[in-house]
Amino acid sequence: MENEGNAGTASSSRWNPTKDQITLLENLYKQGIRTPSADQIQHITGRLRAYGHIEGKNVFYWFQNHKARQRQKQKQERIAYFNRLLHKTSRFFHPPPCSNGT
Amino acid sequence: MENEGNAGTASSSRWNPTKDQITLLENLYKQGIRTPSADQIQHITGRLRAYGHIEGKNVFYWFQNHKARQRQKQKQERIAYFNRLLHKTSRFFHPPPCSNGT
DNA sequence: GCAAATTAATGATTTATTCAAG
DNA sequence: CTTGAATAAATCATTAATTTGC
Repeated sequence: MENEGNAGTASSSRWNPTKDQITLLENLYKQGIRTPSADQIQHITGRLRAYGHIEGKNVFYWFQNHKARQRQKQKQERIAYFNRLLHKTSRFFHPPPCSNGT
Repeated sequence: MENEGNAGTASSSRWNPTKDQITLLENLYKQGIRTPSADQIQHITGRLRAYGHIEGKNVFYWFQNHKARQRQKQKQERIAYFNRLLHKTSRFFHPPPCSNGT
């Protein structure tokens, strides 16, 4: 169901980004933009408007959400990684017998 | 990342706080503690020791570092804020007047 | 194939922190 | 000590994916 965002149809209660819009936003994010300043938001919004109706606050929200959720994802990945590591470690790592002689 | 600090494994040269330890420390920080006195440090260290090996100096360093880093963070936010004000092009949206949405 | 029902994503709001200015 | 300003965390709400029964 490839919705074109509400670019043309324009009857939705919330902004629904186009694939092109998402692509551009993700590229900016990859380039290091995380909390764009007001003028950056204006500029980005202007570029995204070529693909459909959009407001500055949508860009603002997108970066907020994307940053937060990327962080959540990374956190989960780190937890899973360490859990795996710990489980394996229990097989490899035998505590040295503390050779207290006899 | 469920590292147990070096609570049990004790194979690291530097203190690595447990999640529980961090939680307790951050709660103390939220309660207003910034530069704990020697007595406070001793008390806190005693409570943290329940989760693993720790010394008073670790607590001391933690508060110093945490305070400094929170300041750095706020400073960066402050700079972003000034940039925003200077350009003043913002007005993405009106601050939501505490409208209740349930 | 197709909708109704259900689940997953994600846009939008609200809440709780922070430092520091007044 | 109180308040201003800006989030980031937590939550709410709506949309898209998908599953399911026919």
